[in-house]
Amino acid sequence: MHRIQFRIVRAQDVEGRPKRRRAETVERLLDAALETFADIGFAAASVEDICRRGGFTRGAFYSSFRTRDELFGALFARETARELARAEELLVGIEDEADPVATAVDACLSTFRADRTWVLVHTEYQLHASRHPEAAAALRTHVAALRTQLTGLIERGAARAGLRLGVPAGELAGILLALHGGLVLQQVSDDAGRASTGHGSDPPDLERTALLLLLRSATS
Amino acid sequence: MHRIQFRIVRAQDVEGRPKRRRAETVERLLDAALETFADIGFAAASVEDICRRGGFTRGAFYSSFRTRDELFGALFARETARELARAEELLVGIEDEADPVATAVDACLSTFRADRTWVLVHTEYQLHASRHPEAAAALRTHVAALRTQLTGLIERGAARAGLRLGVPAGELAGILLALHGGLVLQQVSDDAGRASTGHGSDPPDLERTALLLLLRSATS
DNA sequence: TGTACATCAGTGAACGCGCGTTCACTGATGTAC
DNA sequence: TGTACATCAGTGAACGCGCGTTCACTGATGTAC
Repeated sequence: MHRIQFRIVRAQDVEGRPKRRRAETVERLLDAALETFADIGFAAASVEDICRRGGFTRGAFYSSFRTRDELFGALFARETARELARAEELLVGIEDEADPVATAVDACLSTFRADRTWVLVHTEYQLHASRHPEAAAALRTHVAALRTQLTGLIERGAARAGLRLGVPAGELAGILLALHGGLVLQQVSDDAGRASTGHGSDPPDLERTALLLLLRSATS
Repeated sequence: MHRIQFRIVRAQDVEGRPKRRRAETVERLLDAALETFADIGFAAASVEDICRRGGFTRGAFYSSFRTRDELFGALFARETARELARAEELLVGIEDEADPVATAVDACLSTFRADRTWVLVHTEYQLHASRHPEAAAALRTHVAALRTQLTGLIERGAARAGLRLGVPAGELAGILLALHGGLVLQQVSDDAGRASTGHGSDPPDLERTALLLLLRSATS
C-alpha cells in the first residue's frame, strides 16, 4: 500500500543559486498585505488590493494561498517571528546592565514602541482571533512566547540586582504586556489626523510612569 | 430672498403620543449593527447584513443614514453615552465607602468587566478612528470624559482616606484605562474557541493584581 | 555545451454573485376643516 | 367625528460595479541525455 518515494535533492536546494522563486513571491505578497492591512484594515482589503500593491494579478495570489485568512495567518507568523527575534537581541544586551529597573524600562520604551503599522495589524489580528479559533491558537502561542521572554528578563534582572519580587514574574510580565498593548493602541487611534506638534496627553511619559510604579511596588 | 417659515409645533412633539417612528427605526438599526459588528466586524458587515438582522430592507438604511461610517459614528455615540451613564451611577455609590482602594478595585472589576460585544466593537472603533479623523475626535472626547470621571473618583477617594498621591490622579486614570483596555482585549481574543472551564492565565486576577500594585505605590 | 522536454509560476480573460445605491411607489401616520 | 389631503417611512425592483474564483495558456526555469 505504500509507494517508496525517491526524492532527489536538487543542487539548487543546497546552494544559493537561482531556485524557484515561489518563496520570494510569497514574501512580496506578505509585504503588500502588511501595508494594505495597515492602510485599510484586513476585512476591507480585497485580494485585488493586495495583489495590485504587490504588482501581481489575482491569479498569483491563488497559486500561493487558498484564502485571505490563510495569508493573514502566514503574515502573522512571519511578523511575530521577527518580533521575537528583535526581542531576543534586545534582552541579551540588557542582562549585563547595572541598574536593571531603569535600564529595562528605557530599553522597553525605545524598542517596543511598536510602529503604527504593526500596532494596527496586530490589533486586527486580535479581533480576527476572537472569531477564528485557529488564529486564536496562533496568537496564544505568540503571546506566551513574548511573556516567557519577558518573565525571564524580570527574574534574572531582579536576581542580579538582589531584589525580591512580591509578585510572580510571570504575572508581572502579563501585566506589562497588556499595559503596553493598551497604551500603544490608544495612542495610534488618538493621534489620527492630529498635528504631530504633540501637546496633549503624552503616552510615552504615561508608560514610563506606569512601569516605574509597577516595578517599584512589585520589588523590595 | 428669504421665505419666512412657519414651523408648527405638533402636539406629538410635546406629548408622548404616537410620534413618527423614525427614531425607533434608528434604534433598531443601531441594535442590529451592534450585533453584526460584534459578530463579523465593521468592515465585513454589509448594509444588507445589518438590515437583514434588523428586519428591514436596504432602503430603510439609506433613509436614515448616508453611509455605514455615519451609522458607526451614531452607534458609538449612543453606546458611549450609555457607558458614561453607567459609570456615573457606579461612582456615586463608591464615594461613600470606607476603604476606597479595595472597594474601588472590586467595583471597577465587576462593572467595567465589559461584555465581549462592546469590547470588540469598541476596538473596531479604535481602529476605525486611526484611519478617520472625525472618528478619532469622537473617540478622544469619550476617552477624555471617562478619564475625567475616573480622575475625580481617585482624587476624592484619596482625600477621603487621607492618602497622598505620588502621581497626578489624571495620569493614574489614564494608566488604569489603558491597562484595562489591554487586558480585556487580550482576554477576548485569547478565549476564542476555548472551553470556558477556564484554567490557564486568569485575567481577572491579573487585573486585580495590577490595580493593587499601582494603587499601592501611587499612594502614601 | 546543446537540445528537447517537463514543470513551475504567474497571466489575463471569463463568469457570476452580492452588494451599494437610487428611485418610483405605497401603506401608515398625522393634519385641516 | 368624518373626510380629504399631505407627508412620512419604508418597500422592493433595477442597474452596474467590483471582486472572488477558476482555468486554459505561456514564458521562464530547471532537468536529462
